[in-house]
Amino acid sequence: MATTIKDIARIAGVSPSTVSRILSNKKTLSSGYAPETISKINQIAKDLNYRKNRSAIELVTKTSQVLGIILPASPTNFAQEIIAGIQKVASLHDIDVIIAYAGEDSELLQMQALKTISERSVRGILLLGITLSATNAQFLRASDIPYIFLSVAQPEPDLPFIASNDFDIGYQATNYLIMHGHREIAFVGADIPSCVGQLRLDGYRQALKDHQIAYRADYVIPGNWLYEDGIQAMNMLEKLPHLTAVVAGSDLVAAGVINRARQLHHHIPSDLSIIGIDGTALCDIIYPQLTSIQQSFYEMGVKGTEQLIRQANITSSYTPICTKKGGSVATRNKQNE
Amino acid sequence: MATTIKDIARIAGVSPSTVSRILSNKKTLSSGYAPETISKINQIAKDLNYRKNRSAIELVTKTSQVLGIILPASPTNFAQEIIAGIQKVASLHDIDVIIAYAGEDSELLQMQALKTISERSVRGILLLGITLSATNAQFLRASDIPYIFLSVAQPEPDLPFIASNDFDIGYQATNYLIMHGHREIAFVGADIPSCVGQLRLDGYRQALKDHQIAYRADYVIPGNWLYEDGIQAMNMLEKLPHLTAVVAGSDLVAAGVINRARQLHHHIPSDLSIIGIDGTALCDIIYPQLTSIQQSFYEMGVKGTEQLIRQANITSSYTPICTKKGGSVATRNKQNE
DNA sequence: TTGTATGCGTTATCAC
DNA sequence: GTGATAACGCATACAA
Repeated sequence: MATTIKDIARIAGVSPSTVSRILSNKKTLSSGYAPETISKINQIAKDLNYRKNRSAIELVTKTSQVLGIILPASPTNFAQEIIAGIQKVASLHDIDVIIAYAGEDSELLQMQALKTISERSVRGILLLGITLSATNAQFLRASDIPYIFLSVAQPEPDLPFIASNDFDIGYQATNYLIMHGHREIAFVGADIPSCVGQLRLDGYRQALKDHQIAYRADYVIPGNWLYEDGIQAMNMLEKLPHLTAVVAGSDLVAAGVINRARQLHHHIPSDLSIIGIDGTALCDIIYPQLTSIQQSFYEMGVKGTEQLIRQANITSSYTPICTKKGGSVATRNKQNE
Repeated sequence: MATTIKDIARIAGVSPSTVSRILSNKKTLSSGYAPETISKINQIAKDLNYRKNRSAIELVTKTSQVLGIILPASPTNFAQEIIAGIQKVASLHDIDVIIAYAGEDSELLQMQALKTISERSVRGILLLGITLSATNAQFLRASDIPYIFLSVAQPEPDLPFIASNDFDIGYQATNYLIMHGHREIAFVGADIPSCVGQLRLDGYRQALKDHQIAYRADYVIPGNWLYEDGIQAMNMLEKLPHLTAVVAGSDLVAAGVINRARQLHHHIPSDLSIIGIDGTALCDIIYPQLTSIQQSFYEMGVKGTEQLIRQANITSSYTPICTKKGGSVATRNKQNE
């Protein structure tokens, strides 16, 4: 039987409310107590190994110091960066974090995760890297809990998000290669049907168009942002003789392309230039080091959490992107060929 | 104002008890109800957007469907694999997961995390990759909640764990290199003062001893399991001309050693053989692909969670390790030199 | 400065 | 089959 404030009150010879006020430690309430009462209570609490009962507190106060995070079933490698940002801010405000996993595709698992989170009286919900089905989005809205999506921009205005501008990412990656003299550029490994994939592809196409380069459907090889997709993509790219550069959907995809290219005896970047997307720690670790469009993942976590805690009106925003230079892109002299 | 059981009861014209029994969905209790009552209640609950109040449930039932995870402040790259295992089992049992972060070194942050978790009536606590201070371990014991440590073996018998045998890891890594003809072997990047580091170093030394190879203190370069430690280590290793092989404390360290070696124009593995520890996805991604002692991280998560849920007596155990072959170790012909 | 009384939303025990 | 009622542990309005 765990000790309660009643136990402490009985032993100390005071009322439970006294114990409650002292232990809850609110300056305004407990300031008036005699120092000896305070220290006595604290001592007894310690001796009896007293722990607060959060359920009881949350029940009576109807608020909690908990933030809910919903993650995709297979967290991407940058999810950790976002979570680090969330955790940083949360711990600064003495706020706990609970995590539930939702399948990306399975509507049922999504709902499960939403229920899990919304049944606990959380102060807010952070949804990482997922897009909800219409039904589930409706469920979220009806939950009456503040929420914000991270890393995936949402089309509907009442689903606030903090993310990169994925069109810009696609554009900037492609443009970077064009500026280095490339005109035969593939776009591989992205999950094209997804919002993110669609936007990045749009950016890619726009960059081509702005430089009078024809779009070729066979230069677009879809995937799921994975290392293996990079491997597969490279197998197909090999059959495209004029190709000189690749926009990879993620750093992982880029790593796959690079490694497979090496197996096929293509030299990076002289035979083939690669640019990644994400700018994760992986860029430095692979060889050659990867040039990549870097996203501000940590910042997404920080800003999202701050908004939720501040309880102000939640608004969507984009976090900055920048080009992180590695050694995977070569300058190409157009005149030479 | 969120809807409660009472609201539903009032509208349906039944008592709160009835609603509670039907909504809690226990076969034995609600089986006797008229189908029309059941469907009516469910319909109203849906219409009113009713959500259970977990705080109230946990308060009255004194049990919860929550598992607590305590993570080090900077989660290692394999933490995700362990968590995936935990999550898998937890979701199978309809159990939620809450996460708190503890600093590895800061006793205060550790305590904070322990409090956070133990104040919620969790069914069990999983401690990933951390070692508690004596005071904090005592606090954990006193919490009256089942717990188990994952991935770091604990010296005290009343702190159950599931981990790899780190002595064996050190031994096996070193032995693998010896079997490939190496005798001048460095041991780099491990956090030597830690339990894990100490055990692996012991294994390294024992392997050397078993093959009549003298231990050299300057062949041991400590670190913190990080990529940067690998870089630093390689800078120092360069000054050791006879060296032919390296045991890296982690795959990340190995990646650092390999990349720095390349910059210094040493060829891997012909000039220098490297073996990593962990066997993470990184092994395939870096070049050359890394030979590594692979740990069973996912299995740690699965087994630990099962034990906690089963509520049986928690016992320590070791998960298997195996050698994952890459291209970073060359066979050396002793006669040649 | 401290005590009393009440209620948070739910389940469980008993009664009908 | 269904309804009262008590209780879980705590915070707080009100009283003293």
